[in-house]
Amino acid sequence: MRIATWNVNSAKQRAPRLLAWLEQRRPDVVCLQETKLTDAAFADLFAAELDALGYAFASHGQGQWNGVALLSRVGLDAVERGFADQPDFATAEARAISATCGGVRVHSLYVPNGREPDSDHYRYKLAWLAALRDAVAAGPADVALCGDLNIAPTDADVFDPAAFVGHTHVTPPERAALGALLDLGLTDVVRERWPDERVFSYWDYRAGMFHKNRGMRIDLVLASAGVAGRVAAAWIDREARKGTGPSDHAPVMVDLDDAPDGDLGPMVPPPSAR
DNA sequence: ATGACTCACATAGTGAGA
Repeated sequence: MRIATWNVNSAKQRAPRLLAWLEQRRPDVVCLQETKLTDAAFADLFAAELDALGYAFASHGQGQWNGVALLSRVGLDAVERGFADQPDFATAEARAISATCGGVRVHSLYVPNGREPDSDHYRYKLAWLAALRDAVAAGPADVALCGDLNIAPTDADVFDPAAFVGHTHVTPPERAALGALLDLGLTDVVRERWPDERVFSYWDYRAGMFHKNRGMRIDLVLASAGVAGRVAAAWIDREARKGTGPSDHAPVMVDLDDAPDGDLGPMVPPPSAR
């Protein structure tokens, strides 16, 4: 089963590239963020094309900002928009949707940006992450948290750590909030697969940042043990950031081996597959 | 270089992104 997560920065603007990418990469489950479309507009734009490609879908959007969606060819059951006690910022924001796909509880998440440390929006980001942690703790054991977490887990996940001091995405409280999620028993599967590589998922549109590979790794897949143990491949699809009209984020791709028979117990892939 | 880009929206400048 191939799971992908992609902040598309407007599903409407990205529609041609998104549909071509679905045909090219053939993911079984897709988590989208920053769709910037209402649910009605998302369906108008994609229902026929996604049906032709074999995907069921569910979206949670609000229009101008935010918006998340799930596409699946392996089942899309018990869809939940938002999560228990999800904080609001002035009004409710469309930043989370989850469903059970192929036996895994898959979450498509667009974590608040935070804007400036110690701002109202920053405190909202931390409260949002804490509530997410509690909701995931109360949910199914086999889970994959996928999306734009808007946190660089370590200094190795930004192109120039010194340039980020005092800015959001790298502050200790944000990293502690991510740590509280990982403490649920989750694994950052791309970093586990590439422990020492310079691997980014976001590059600013300006100043040739992608060309210079001056990016950040803020789009993550956090998998519970039963899911992480099935990871056959994990990578970032840099090709999708190239060319004309890209998102500023690249998709994160994770391939899972088939779920083992329950009698076999947890499956641990050989080192060569990790 | 105090910049640079892209998106949505009361389609012209703003707010937001990270």
